[in-house]
Amino acid sequence: VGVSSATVSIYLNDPDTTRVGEETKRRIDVAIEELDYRPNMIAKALSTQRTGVVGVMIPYDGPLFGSSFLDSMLSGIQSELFARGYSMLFLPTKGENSPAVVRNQLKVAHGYDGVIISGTRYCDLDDLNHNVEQLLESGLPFSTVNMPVLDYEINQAILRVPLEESPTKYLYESGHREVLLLSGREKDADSVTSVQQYRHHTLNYLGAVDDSRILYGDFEDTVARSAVQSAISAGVTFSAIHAISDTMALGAYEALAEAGLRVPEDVSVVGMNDSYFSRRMSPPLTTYRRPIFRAGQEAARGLLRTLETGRTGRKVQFDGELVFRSSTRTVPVSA
Amino acid sequence: VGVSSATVSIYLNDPDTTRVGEETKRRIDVAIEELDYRPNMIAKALSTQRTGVVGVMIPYDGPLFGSSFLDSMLSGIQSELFARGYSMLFLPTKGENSPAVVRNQLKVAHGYDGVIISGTRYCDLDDLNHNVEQLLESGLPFSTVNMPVLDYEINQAILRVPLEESPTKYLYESGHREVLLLSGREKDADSVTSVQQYRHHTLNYLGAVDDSRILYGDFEDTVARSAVQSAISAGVTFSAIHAISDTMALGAYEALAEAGLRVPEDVSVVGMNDSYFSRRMSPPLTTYRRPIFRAGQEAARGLLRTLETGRTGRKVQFDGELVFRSSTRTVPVSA
DNA sequence: CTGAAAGCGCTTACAG
DNA sequence: CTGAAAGCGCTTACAG
Repeated sequence: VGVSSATVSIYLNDPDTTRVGEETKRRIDVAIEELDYRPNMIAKALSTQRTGVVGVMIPYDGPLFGSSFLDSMLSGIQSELFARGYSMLFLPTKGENSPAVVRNQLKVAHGYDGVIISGTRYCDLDDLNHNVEQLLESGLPFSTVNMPVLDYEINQAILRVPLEESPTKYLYESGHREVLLLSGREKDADSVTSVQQYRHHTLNYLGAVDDSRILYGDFEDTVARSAVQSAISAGVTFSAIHAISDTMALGAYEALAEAGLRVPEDVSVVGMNDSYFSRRMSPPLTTYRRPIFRAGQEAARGLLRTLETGRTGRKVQFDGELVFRSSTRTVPVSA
Repeated sequence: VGVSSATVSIYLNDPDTTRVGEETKRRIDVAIEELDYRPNMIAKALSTQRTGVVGVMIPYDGPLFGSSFLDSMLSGIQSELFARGYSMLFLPTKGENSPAVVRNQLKVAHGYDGVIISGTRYCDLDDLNHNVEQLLESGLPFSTVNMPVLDYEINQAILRVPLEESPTKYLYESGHREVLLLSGREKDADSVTSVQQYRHHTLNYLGAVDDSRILYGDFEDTVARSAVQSAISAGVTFSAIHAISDTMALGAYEALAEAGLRVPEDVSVVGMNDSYFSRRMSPPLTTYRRPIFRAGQEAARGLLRTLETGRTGRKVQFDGELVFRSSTRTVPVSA
């Protein structure tokens, strides 16, 4: 069009620039219209070393959508990213375990400016540290969500359950003496924390640690259900259940119903997360609500901050709160 | 390392090549290890004109995750994409309506090899055609999911409800004479289809079209609930409801319960999709199950096919099936 | 079997 | 205010 590509570039990146004459701008506009010109983002990215896309790593080899927890978290990430004009990229996951997934994703990598890595599912503490170190080593900006407090100078959005607010404690406080913990997976960092807190409070209220009422439900309703079924038929007694996800509480409800046990008359149940279906369960579930969406937003915010300022190491903790509904009752302390 | 970048490139893209000597390969390996070399995917993409990423367009300005329908569809897309080594990209959506969203996303575009565009929510038929034409004009390979059969040579994964399998018909067949249709939004293409089918069967069974029992619930349980509430207090009578999503059926359940109406004794309810919670509703919901996940997979498959062969225009239709549970009953036809 | 050269489509100093 | 040049990090013919 008789205009150099440099001029076009300058104009397109700042339509108000004074470095390009009005007359020239006009001619460029016309040409763009005629040629149906669309800038090639890849070339731009190669040149600027920025893509405007953020990768999301879920070190887990299964469906990404449909779990209430992940959905909330991803929605939070997405809402913040989109509001700031960034795109969200999911990488293929082919690893057999968490660090392998991350390693492979990093190998493929470099189509994005930074990464948000989430979750403790299928990750013990070693895996998490391993993942963080791989990321650190790669030099890629990143932030983490939903991991326990890690001892690195990295961005962390932490969903915390303060020891004193643990549903386990609440159940003991309510007079229950036989509390079942329905945890996730034996090695997962989150599950480990719940077990530690459970033990702490059990020791506190009963005078002794007692692991016979710890069950693992894999965060699946079906698994939780059979775990509770097995416990019942094995003769484990309990008057309350603390499930570390609402989904597992759902499974517990089913197992209890089958055993002819009523909620809350026979067994109190507390869930976790306040998933959207929990208020619709019958009876409506008492649960520890966690600001999962906001944690997702914060993870995005932290990452964008380091992308824009270079600074990292921002830790934000989110506490939750117990939401009382109809699945729990207070028990007169006998003996 | 005394090796040209061309040689490295050839080796990396085909480790078994004979065009690079074993000795040289070894030296390259060592260098890669030492330098912690990671190929820059952007440069590669610029050069090969392929990124290995597929964009997903949901022409809707809201949260992407957490709806049972979209979750299934996205999981289907993701599973196929990931299995073939592709990444999934979500673009920021900032448009105020569907074609605007698509237009903006196309403008930003070109960081991906192709696009999957989904859904009829907030889209009437004009919008859909408009979207398809924008895409066609852009020259970008794409495929569509969950749209009505469109008259273009494009990849389509269609979730169809054959007229003869409409739940509305089933309810009439079961002896009901006052059937309420709980549709989505007045203009949405999907909703329009449900209304057409409803009218067809109403005419057929009652001898006259009757729009007084058509309600819109916006695919939200809360909206559906108040729609049914309003209908009841307005004196609309009915003995059955056909909701075009399970989520809206949930809302209907609530409205009925509040009005003291029992399911199915007083009112039969049929939902749609067989969302994962529908079997847990009380009573468990009779619903028209649709292979949403598979439709998502097919959309991905179709797109990858055109990426790899250049051919397009593959249409695949998915029918569903009625799943009978406990929310419906047969009514003796009186009069 | 290996290297030098050109090109992918932008942006960024640098001249003029 | 505008253009020529170099560079982003790869790949792809093409020589040798």
